[in-house]
Amino acid sequence: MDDQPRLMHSSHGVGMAGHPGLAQHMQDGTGGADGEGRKQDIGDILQQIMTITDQSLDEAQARKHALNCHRMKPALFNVLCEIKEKTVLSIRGAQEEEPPDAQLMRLDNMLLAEGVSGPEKGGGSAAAAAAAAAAGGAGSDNSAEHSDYRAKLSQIRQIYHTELEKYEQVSEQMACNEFTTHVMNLLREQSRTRPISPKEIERMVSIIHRKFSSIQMQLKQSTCEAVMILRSRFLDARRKRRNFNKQATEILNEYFYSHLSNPYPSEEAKEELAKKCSITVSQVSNWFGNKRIRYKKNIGKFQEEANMYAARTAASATNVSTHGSQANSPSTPNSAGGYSSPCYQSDRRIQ
DNA sequence: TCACATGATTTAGC
DNA sequence: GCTAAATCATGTGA
Repeated sequence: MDDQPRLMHSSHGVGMAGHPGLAQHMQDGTGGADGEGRKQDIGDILQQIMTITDQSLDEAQARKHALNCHRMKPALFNVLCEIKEKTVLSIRGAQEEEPPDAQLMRLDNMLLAEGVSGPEKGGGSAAAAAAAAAAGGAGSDNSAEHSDYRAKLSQIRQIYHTELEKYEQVSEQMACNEFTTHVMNLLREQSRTRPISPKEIERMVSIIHRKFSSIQMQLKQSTCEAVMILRSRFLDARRKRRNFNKQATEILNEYFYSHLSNPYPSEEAKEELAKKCSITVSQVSNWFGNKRIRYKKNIGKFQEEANMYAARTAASATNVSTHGSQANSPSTPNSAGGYSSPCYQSDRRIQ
């Protein structure tokens, strides 16, 4: 390390058009015939600089050392500083401080909300519950899908953390730091022959870090995409119509045919039916809505079904009376009389 | 593949 | 907000 001005400094000694630093240096000399000799020197230096990349490493090293010791070095350095001062100004604005990366923040927030990054604590479960709520469905028949969603989310989470760990190992311990150090050393070395400001080195380091962090960004982006796909599939699956199980249909039919004169379950009855059938209250409402309209449209078609439930309910009632107990709702046969001639009246409701 | 069954959604009336 | 009625979309069995 010598005491030469390694890093770029401002040269304000502008005296002549063109390269005042060099001119100054030339003026400092004896001038006259000696000027020709200096021109020759400058030509030599420039030629050496231009051809330095064509030489072997050892040769180039030796040449660099020779250039550093050359008597024209300070003057040349000043010229380079001035040229750089002029050119860098025009690009400085474009490369100055960039705003914080909003996209990375968005990705981080999303991964956190979906329970992929951050503490596990059933984040996926919460997301699945939210998805279920959005789909408007609930009930134990959906729990299989729910756990499937959680399992797949957990898989994504695991892959994400494995990849992130790999990335951190590579970027923190090996490639990134090593590469950054290498570039910094290179720039410091080069700053002996060309003007490089500390800010430029800093900027170069930040460019390297940005490049490495773009890998992390890609990982986060693809993880987000995977979560989105999983979520949309989960929601789509829930939107699909699923027939109620046989037991649920029987419970609903029993209630319907035993209250045929007034097949309008109260809110409490709906809740009870929903509980028994493991479906939602709104599904119970839908079912009764559909059943009423379809029954009314085609009573004949439902006659057999009505008779069957009537017989079943009657048998159940007989059984209960034999044992000295009372039949309990909703299996109680309707008081409007006989299932063989059901009297459906759409506007009469029992609450 | 088709017809029918059935759960969900939409619209309009109250 | 509840319901009837129409309609849509999907499941199911022959």
